[in-house]
Amino acid sequence: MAEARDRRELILSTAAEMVARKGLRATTVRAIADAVGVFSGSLYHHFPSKDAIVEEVLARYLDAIRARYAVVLASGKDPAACLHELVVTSLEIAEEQPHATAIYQNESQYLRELPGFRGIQVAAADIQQTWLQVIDTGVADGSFRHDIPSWVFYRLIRDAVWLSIRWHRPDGPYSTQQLADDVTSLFLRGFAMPPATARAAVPTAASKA
Amino acid sequence: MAEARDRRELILSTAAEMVARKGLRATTVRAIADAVGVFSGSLYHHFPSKDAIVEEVLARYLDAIRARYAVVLASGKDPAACLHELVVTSLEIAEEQPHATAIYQNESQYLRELPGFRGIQVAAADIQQTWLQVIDTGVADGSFRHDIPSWVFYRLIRDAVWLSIRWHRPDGPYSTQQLADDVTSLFLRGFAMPPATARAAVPTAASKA
DNA sequence: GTCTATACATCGATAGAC
DNA sequence: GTCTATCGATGTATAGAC
Repeated sequence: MAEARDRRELILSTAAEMVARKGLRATTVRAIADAVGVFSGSLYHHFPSKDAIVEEVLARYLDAIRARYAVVLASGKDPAACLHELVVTSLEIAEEQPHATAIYQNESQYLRELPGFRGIQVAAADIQQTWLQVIDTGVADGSFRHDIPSWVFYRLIRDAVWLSIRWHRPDGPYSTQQLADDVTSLFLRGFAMPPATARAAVPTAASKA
Repeated sequence: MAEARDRRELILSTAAEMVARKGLRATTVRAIADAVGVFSGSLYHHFPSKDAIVEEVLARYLDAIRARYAVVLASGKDPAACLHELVVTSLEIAEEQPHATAIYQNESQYLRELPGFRGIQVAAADIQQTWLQVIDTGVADGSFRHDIPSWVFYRLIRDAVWLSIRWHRPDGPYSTQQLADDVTSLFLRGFAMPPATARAAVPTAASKA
């Protein structure tokens, strides 16, 4: 029985790795089966379809994000500190689950046509709400700027953070910790409410309406 | 003859639109031919393969970026102004060629296996160099921070700018001009060398080494 | 330059022996 | 729970008539 679970897990992890590397449509059930060490027909004893494998990978992934975001939100820290924690947490998850992260980023078109897309959408909305809640709190208490829409700031920092898996190597000389610090430093300083004093040296570029 | 050119252009634009919307592998030559209004075999009179169609779309796209980036660089403005111009130009191109932009962002895995990938890579390196040159100039003259690696800053602003096509609607109430201004304002203030004075209110998050 | 017809490969998924 | 064998659909690309 433990062996059966392991086989199932092996299929999930193998499929995740291959789909992340080659793309969803480019990864065939035969290739997954070969990599696992079984014949393609055997996969259908564990899963009803190829799509079901991917759905389970993503469902677990999004649930993991939700659970860890909830911990950050419950810490009760101020918005700036919370934002830093969200960045750190996100980069940690991206490092722990690089394949699921890549799939979620790359296959949004395919995912939309999946039968279980509803569930994915619900989890994604929950994750987005966590960011927006933190940002809006900061805007409301005056620590964040209000001249840039909070949802715009969210999308900019979200893409900058999550898409870093396309270029950042966690085991390289530029550590994940360093990346998290730099991202936070850059975005927080850029989004912080200026101390009402000088705003010199930087062109605000407030051109036409 | 003009009709022949038009047919060719129609195939290119139709394919670009469909591939951007549904994905490269999900878009069949039959579907492209149907949308154009011919039979699938007829496409092969104009192009040797499906891949060749996509390659031509991307080659033109990258060349357009290179040409317009060169104009920005030749303006001789200071780094901050150049950076703003690069953001504006990029968002304009994304608005003018949304399909090619989406394809280039989404199908990097598939592109790597294309016979003409070498040419794509060369153009991409050239584009990256333009950004890095501007950023490094600003770091060298003291207007930009030097505690965040310039290549890290490049990747963060690049992803934030180009990936905006996934959520930004140019014909909506939040204009492209506004987005360009906000992106520039956020990133330039975050990356600007602080006036040596106060850096208060914002936690620098400089944790462990 | 377009159409008809089809070759040839490969896909996801199934059925039944073991 | 895995393997053997294969079905039916669908993919890219080609050949030759018009």
